[in-house]
Amino acid sequence: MRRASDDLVAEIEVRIASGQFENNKPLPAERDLMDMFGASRTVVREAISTLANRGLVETKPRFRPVVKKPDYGTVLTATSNIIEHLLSEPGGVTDLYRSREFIERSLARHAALHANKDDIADLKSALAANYEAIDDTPRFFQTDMEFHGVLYKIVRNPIFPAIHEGYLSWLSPSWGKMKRAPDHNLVNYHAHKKIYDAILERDPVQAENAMDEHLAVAWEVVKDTLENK
Amino acid sequence: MRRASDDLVAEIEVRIASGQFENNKPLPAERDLMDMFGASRTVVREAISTLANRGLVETKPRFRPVVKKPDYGTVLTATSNIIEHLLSEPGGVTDLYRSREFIERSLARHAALHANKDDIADLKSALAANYEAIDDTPRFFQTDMEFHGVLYKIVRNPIFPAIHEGYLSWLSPSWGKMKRAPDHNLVNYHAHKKIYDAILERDPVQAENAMDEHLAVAWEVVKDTLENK
DNA sequence: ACTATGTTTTGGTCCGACCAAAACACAGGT
DNA sequence: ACCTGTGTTTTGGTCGGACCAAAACATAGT
Repeated sequence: MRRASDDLVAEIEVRIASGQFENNKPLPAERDLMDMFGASRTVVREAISTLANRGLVETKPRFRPVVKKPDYGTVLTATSNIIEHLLSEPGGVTDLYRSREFIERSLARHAALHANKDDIADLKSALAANYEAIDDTPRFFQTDMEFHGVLYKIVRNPIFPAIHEGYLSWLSPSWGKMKRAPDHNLVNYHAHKKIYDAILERDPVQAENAMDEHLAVAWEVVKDTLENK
Repeated sequence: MRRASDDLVAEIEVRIASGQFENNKPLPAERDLMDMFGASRTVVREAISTLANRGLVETKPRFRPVVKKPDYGTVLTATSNIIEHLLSEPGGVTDLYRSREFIERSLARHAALHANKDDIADLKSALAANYEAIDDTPRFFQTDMEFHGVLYKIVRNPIFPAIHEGYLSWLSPSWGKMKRAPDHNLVNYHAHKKIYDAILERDPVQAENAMDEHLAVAWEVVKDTLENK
């Protein structure tokens, strides 16, 4: 069987894709949509709710829903709830972190093999910013993420930066509890430098190992905090 | 601000997590939920809709919603709509396929480095089944997927088989159009064998390259079909 | 024990209403 | 002309009641 709201969802999706409902602009008012599609408000609201959970519109209570053309980032927001459930289960965070190790290890290897001049330059400046921030822990955290982010960019595939965003949003809550002293930052900086050097030397194995080591050390630091939880 | 249905969603999620609403069993009737939580039917229905889109319950029109404890597979169903949107955009399928190449390349490398006896045995039997099916194209397709699936299993992380499922469900529609003659199957079988041999030899570079070549060839075959679309 | 039939329950849809917050319009002061 | 405060309208969120058709249940007949 078919629900009336499903038809409406489909029609609105078309209008979003065709640009009739412009991106980042509010959807027409519910009562206008009723007239527009000859549907009851119940159906209209149900359709909007579905679209919101699909990530095609963003709803803030009491505000007009805003049209959002989907990108790989929307996939994250749509999944974040489920992921949070999974992370709360035993081993959840571990699995996610291990997957990150797998990905970033491969990213380091890939960078060593395929990074071009611009990529290297980006890495270099990210590393420099990282160094500058050693005494400023919050900023170090920021530059730390950005250094890793450059690696996700090097594959030149929009899916990967989205994955990076995912790891950040799902893992950094657990991360926050980590003790972050300047001497600790220094350790991480050196790990980043080692990765950078290996990429510069075009040594994939070394890059991979350096990344692996870096992430393993970081894991040791947070591991205990997580298991308690 | 806060919507009444959000509270309800949260409460129902708790009851699902705690097992009070059992997994794979139907949710109480809407009118019972009204009494249970002192909410109007509007709110109850909105909450159910949200839960459905989150993937925590499965709704079939006219049937009671069925509770589904989330796993990494749920993430796929929740995202499939958005992903389909993204795939319909220019370059969408290409990006997804490239990401698959990246992952599987790394999986092959990982297998060469870390596969244990059982893993090798699984690969071997998957390869054998693949060989048996060379003249039976639909079955070859099946065993083809399963061979790749073994690689996703070797990392021993539940996230990866889920990713594999994702690639299958999102890429195989485009795949179906591919011409699949027995001689073609033979080519793919040999590619699989090359990957297997490299893993057996514990040669990560060779495994990686073999996988890369295999996927590149497959891509060439479907590429044209996709660009027309 | 099984099938056919009748009754109750339940999900899907619609309508009308009310509230409070947001959006808008307008008048007054600078 | 520009900001500001105020009053009006619009709009999203919630509620209650109603109806239909399909599903679930119960009951009688074979």
